[in-house]
Amino acid sequence: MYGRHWWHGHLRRRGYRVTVPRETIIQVLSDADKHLSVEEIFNEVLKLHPGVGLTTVYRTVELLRNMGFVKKYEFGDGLSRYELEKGSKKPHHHHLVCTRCGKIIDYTDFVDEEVVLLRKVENRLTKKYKFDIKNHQIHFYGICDECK
Amino acid sequence: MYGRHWWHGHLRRRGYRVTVPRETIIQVLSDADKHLSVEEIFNEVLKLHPGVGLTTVYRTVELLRNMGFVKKYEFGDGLSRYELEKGSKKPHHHHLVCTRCGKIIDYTDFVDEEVVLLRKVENRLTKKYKFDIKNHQIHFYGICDECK
DNA sequence: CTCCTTATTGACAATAATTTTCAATAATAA
DNA sequence: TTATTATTGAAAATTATTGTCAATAAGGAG
Ligand SMILES: [Zn+2]
Ligand SMILES: [Zn+2]
Ligand SMILES: [Zn+2]
Ligand SMILES: [Zn+2]
Repeated sequence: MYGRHWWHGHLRRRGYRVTVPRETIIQVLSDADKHLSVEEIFNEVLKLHPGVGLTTVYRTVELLRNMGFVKKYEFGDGLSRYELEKGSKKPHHHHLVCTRCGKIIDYTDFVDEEVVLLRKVENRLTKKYKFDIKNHQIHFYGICDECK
Repeated sequence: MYGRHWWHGHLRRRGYRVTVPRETIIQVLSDADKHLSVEEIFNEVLKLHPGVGLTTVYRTVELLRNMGFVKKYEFGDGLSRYELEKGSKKPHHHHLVCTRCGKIIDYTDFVDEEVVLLRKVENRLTKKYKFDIKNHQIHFYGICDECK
């Protein structure tokens, strides 16, 4: 097994083995700076290590999700997308989805009040519905510049 | 064709025919006060008009979506859910999704600032990304009371 | 390093949701 | 009533995802 990355310990600590497919998949997610579909991850992985199976990508991505490292998104086109959350350079963001061409824009430049309010809302919901809120997703749907 | 409902004119105006399956499907969506999966819509429709096909439900729901009457949601369990937007008694709302049992809570009791801010954010995004924002979805994920 | 145990893998089959196809049907205009 | 053609239902086709299982390889013990 090659170099020790931050995820190495995380896997081992939970009794999971560090394998080539897993390392590669995390690598790919790590390099990408946006949500990838399983197919896209698979293609990137193949460039680095031909022979890794598609099934393994599904499995690994789900594993990482359970570990809380990866976030799963569904934007309405029938494909699930995955994005590294932990250890990612990319900070938390929200999405703009073009309903015509499917383009997705991430935006992170929140208005200050945005972040403050969101926290406030979360607290209120937590109390009111006794719901243990872990995270949120905010999508704005519309028509992008080119599609107009 | 039975009674004239609000949607009758909308369909006709766009050159669509008013049919029993369509009337029934809209009826079902209209009576429901929450997002339904295609399967759920289908079952309700069968109670009113046995013989309507599942395919037609898929088609109609998509038609209504294109007409802007129905909103499509994906909460991450692989099923699409549909909810009447136009002509619905149910106002705009956001969602709380339990990642353990799948339960979904709608909440409409927004904090005042919530609505104001959201509008502000939308305006800013519209300008900045030249994106024509039509609507948004906000989901909070976590663990519900029973699942804790 | 070598051997052993067993988690992990890849190929393939199996599901499940959604879409497509197409001949039969039924809504509307004439 | 008749003609036109959008719409429908049934069945096949597609697509994303999950399950199965024998072969492989990671990591602990010696
Ligand atoms: Zn956020
Ligand atoms: Zn676009
Ligand atoms: Zn809202
Ligand atoms: Zn729950």
